[in-house]
Amino acid sequence: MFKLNKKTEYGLLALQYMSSLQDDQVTTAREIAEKNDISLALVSKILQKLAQKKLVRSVQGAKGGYVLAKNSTNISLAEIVQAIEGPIYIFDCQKNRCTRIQACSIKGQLNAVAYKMIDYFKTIKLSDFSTEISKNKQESFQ
Amino acid sequence: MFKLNKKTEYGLLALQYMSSLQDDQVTTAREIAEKNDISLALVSKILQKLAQKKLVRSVQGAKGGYVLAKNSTNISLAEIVQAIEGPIYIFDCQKNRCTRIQACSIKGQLNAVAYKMIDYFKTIKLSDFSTEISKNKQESFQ
DNA sequence: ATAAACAAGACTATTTTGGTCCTATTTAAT
DNA sequence: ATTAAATAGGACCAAAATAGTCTTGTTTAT
Repeated sequence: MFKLNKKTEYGLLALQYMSSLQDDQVTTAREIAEKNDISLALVSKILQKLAQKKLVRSVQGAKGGYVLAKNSTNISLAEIVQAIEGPIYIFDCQKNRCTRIQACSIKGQLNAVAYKMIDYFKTIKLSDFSTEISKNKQESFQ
Repeated sequence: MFKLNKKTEYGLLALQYMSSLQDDQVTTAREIAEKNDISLALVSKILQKLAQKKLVRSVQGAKGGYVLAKNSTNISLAEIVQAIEGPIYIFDCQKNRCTRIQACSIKGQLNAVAYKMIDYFKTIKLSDFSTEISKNKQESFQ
């Protein structure tokens, strides 16, 4: 269906929430879960992935929690998606061995498209999400 | 996982094959299936969707088949994806009612991203797929 | 009439995604 | 030392989306 998955959506909400806090204030998975109405278990899993990819820093033990590991101007949508969903493939034969006998006639162009998209995603930063609260166009795109 | 699905891939292969033929030469689903190593039943379904959206024209009866309904320079990737996968949603709360109590903090920016992507997809034409046979970079994108 | 094609819906299987649960580890506070 | 609050991570199950098949009907050239 060509969309970001729910986990990425939750990850964005979590990161957005963290970036809204005073600098370097540690928050817990529990708090993020409650404030954003996501199950604790699920958001925990997502935060773990973000921590593995060093987008957030985890503080272990009692009084522990999570903080953004970098400034929100330095966390890109590309990084977030890759941290949560894994490598970005736009089409299948990038990922799996292409079994087509003749040289695949569409691979080249699709690769170019994929590159462009990822480049664009790199330009979108977490900080960009804080600003645009107004434009809530909820419609689909024909 | 944020990728085009296999059906779209097959649809592209089918369209590409049709565009490689002499002008207005009708070809059958069977031929497309064989030449591209896709099951007949599956490629038939896909061709039907493309026909419904008038990207290809179907000729019924014996000696029937399919032809491109427009010049390949006038068929965009956006149209193809939408014909096969349905409306493009980049994130979930576009499609389903957003249940989050507070105004969703990420919707605005994600909508902007979605628009940009669809606009980009509109600029990619079927004819573009015929040219780039060389750049077969098969790697994933970290 | 017949055979070769498309049309379309119902159905099944497979894969991916979403989500839970359990156990272990870390650490501040008492 | 013990406890409680936190993260870490793997195993597991449920649900949804995708891929693929099958069957029946319609169209039309020969």
